[in-house]
Amino acid sequence: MNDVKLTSTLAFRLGTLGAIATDRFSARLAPHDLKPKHVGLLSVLASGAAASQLDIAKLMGVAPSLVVSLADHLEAMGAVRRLRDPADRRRQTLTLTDEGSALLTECTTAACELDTELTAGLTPTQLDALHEALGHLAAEHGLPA
Amino acid sequence: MNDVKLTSTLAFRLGTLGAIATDRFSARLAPHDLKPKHVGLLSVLASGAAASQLDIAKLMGVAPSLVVSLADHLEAMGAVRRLRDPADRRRQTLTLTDEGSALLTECTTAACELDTELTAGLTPTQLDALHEALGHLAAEHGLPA
DNA sequence: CCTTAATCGTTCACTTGCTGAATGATATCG
DNA sequence: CGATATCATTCAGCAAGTGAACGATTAAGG
Repeated sequence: MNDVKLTSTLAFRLGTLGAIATDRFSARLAPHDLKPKHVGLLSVLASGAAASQLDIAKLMGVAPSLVVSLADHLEAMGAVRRLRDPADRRRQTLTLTDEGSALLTECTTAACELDTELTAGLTPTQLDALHEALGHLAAEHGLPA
Repeated sequence: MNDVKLTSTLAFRLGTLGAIATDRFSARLAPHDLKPKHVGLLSVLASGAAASQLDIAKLMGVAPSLVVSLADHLEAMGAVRRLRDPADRRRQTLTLTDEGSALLTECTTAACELDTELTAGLTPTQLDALHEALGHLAAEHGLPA
């Protein structure tokens, strides 16, 4: 009756292809001494959508303690500055340094290169459709544009 | 110049959406006391593409030692049988029990339900396009059909 | 004011998922 | 027969992330 295969399921394919994508992205990030979450944090800062570490944690869907270690690393390499909010001195506001935003654009172009590599076998029409569908899904699940 | 955002990158979106998908799939599998990789193993067995644990490990892109623990768990719950290959008694051939294949179809329908839930906001055209594009990508990167 | 409760960042112990190096059993080749 | 390779298994350990404390700060109530 229902001979649909697990492997042809969207959920399963999204999962495995997503793992492949982040693996390869990690590999490209390795020379910069960064992991995908570091770059995600830089991207949040660049978007200006969050200031305090707690806000960032919520936006990234991650524990606040993880933001601490990500920020530690980024600060140590000079990509990010930590500033106590003078209005509320509990808050730690993170800002991109010039070096940090340069790093972000490097990593973004790396992601673009990876995109063309991953989708080399797709027709332009398929590629457009994929972009549109994933964009829709991302928006629908509360991910940043 | 290049104001493309990291978050609109295919690699990044595939990664985050893939993580969301496997998270939700895990949640649906939890009542069955299974993880995605367990179901992946069941699916490999059902496809008949592999017999020995080493073959399975290669197909799944995973360390042989992981297959051991996955098979341990599946065997303990009666979903899988371990049989020494009489022709080569080093080999452990895994076979699905009736209970195992029943479990697989349950998990597959769970994945299908999740699919419709995840893609509720897509038009039928977009959904078709997504299926086609992901199918292409999966084939291209050596994943089972 | 002064106490009590909430909030933010940080640390740390711990869980989870996975790998890679031994080990033992079996098979193959010279 | 002896040397070597192969398969499954075990085990120690790594990487990523969480959650429960804790200190510092702020806000709220009397």
